[in-house]
Amino acid sequence: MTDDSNVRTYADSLDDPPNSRLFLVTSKSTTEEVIREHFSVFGEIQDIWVVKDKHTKESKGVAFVKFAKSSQACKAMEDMHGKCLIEGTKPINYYYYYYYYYYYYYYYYFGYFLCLKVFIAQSRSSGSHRDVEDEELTRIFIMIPKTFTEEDLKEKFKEYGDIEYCIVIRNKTTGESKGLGYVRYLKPSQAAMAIENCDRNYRAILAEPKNRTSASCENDYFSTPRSDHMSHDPGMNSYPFAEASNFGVSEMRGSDSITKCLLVSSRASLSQEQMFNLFDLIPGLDHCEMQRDPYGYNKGQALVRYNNVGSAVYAKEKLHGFEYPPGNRLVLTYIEDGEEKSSPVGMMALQLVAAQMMSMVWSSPVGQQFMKTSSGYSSGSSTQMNRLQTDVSLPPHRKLAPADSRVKERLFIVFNPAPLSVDVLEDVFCRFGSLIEVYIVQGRNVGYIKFADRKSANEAMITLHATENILDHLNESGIEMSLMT
DNA sequence: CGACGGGACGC
DNA sequence: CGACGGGACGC
Repeated sequence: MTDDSNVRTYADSLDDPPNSRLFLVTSKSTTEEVIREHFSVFGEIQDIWVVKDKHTKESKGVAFVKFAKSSQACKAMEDMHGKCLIEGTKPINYYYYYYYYYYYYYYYYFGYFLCLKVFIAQSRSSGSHRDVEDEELTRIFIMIPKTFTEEDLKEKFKEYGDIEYCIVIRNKTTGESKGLGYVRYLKPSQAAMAIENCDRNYRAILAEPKNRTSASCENDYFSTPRSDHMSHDPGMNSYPFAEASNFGVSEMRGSDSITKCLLVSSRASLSQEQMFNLFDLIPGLDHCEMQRDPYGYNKGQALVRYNNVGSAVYAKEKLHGFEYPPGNRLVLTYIEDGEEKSSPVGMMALQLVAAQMMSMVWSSPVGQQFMKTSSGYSSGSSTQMNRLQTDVSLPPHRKLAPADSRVKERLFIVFNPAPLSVDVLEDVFCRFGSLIEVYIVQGRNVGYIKFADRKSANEAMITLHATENILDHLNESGIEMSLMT
C-alpha cells in the first residue's frame, strides 16, 4: 500500500461517510451558534460552516452541517426541514422541548412552514447542486441468501424502520432468486440505520435510483402527481387507472395489502388542517389525524382513513410522492385497518369506479383551485359521494376471443369527462369472456366494446352498471352503457 | 429562489 | 491447498 492511496485529504472526509453532511437554506441572520443549538441533539456534529461572502463577510443564508453518521444527518433533516429557527434561544437542553412546543403553535397559527430547508448535501465531487431527494435515500440494495422471500426481508429489516416494500430480484423466466434484493423505507434515516447497523454480510448500500436517464428524472420512480398534472393534461384521465393496475401488482409482491387506511409520512411539519384539506379532496374521508409522539409533538406522520377502499387506492395513486408543500414529498403506505381485505380482482372494479369518479373531482374548478394555491380551502365538493357502494367484484381475467370472431353484441360506452385507456378497459371487460375488441372513438368521449357472445356483453353491462347508477345518481356522470347490435 | 472555508502530513 | 469478491430493478 502506497502512502498516497491511504491518505485522505480533509476535503474528502467531508463526504465520509456518504450522506452525512447537510445543506441548510437558512436566513442571512442565522448564526453557527443557533444552528448548533438546534442540530446537536441529532448526533455528533463534526463541522458547521455558515457560508459567507468572501469580501463583505455577510452570510449568504446557507450553511453546511457535517455529522459523524448519515443516520444522524438524515434524522436532523427529517425533523428540522420546514422548521423555523428562532434566534437567541439558549442552548440548554431541557428547555428545548418548551421551545419546540411553542414553535408548534407558532407554525399552526401563522403557517410558516418553510422557514428552514434542510437537504443532504451533494457530495463535493459531484459538482451538482440539485437537491438530493428522498427516493435516493430510502431504498437499500442488499445481498441475501437465495432462499430469502420478501417476507423474510421484511422480517429482518423492519427493526430499522417502517418498510414501504421489499423486493427479491428474481430470474424473470424461472422465478429463481438472484440473491439480491431491495428494501424501501419511508424515511432516509431508516435506510441509513439499516445500512449502518445490519449484518455486514448483507453488504447493504443505497440503491441507485432506477431509470436515471438525465438530470431531470423527477417522475421516474414515483408516478408523481404534480400540480402541473392537475390542469389540462390530456392523458390525465386515463392515467390514474392505468397506473393503479400496475401498482396493484407490485404492491402485492411487496406483501402489503390494500386497505382503507393510509399512513402519510412528511418531512415538513404539516398541520392537521392542511392534511385534512388535502385528503378530503378525495371523497369518502372518514378520519385524518396527525400522529404525535409521547410528548405530543408532531412526528410528521398522519393516519388517514377512508370509508371505502377505492378512495384509499385513489388517494395513494394521486398523493404518493406528491409535493406538498412544494419540495416536500408525501409518502403514503397502506396500513392494516383490521378489516377483511379485498381481492385484487375486486380492486379492479373499485379502481375503475374511483378513477372515473376522481378524475372528475380533480379536474373540477374547486380541485384545481385548491392545488394551485395549496392553501386552506375547504373542499365542499366531495362529501356527497360518501355513500358510494364499493362492493363490486369482477370475475378473473379471461382470454380474448379470436380477432376474426363475429361480433354478436356491442356495448356503447360514454365517458365523462374523458376516456379511460384501452388497456384498462380491456383488462376489465375481458373478464366477462369473449371480448373481441375495445374501441375508443378518437377525439370523442365514447367507445365500443365488441363481444363474440351476447351473454358476456350482458353480464359486463349488468355488473358494471351497478356502479354507474350510483355515479349517475350523485353527479349525472360516470360511465354510461347501452346495448347495440 | 439556495452550494463549498479553514487548516495542514506518519511509521 | 481451501473460501475471494461480487452488486441492479419488465417498458
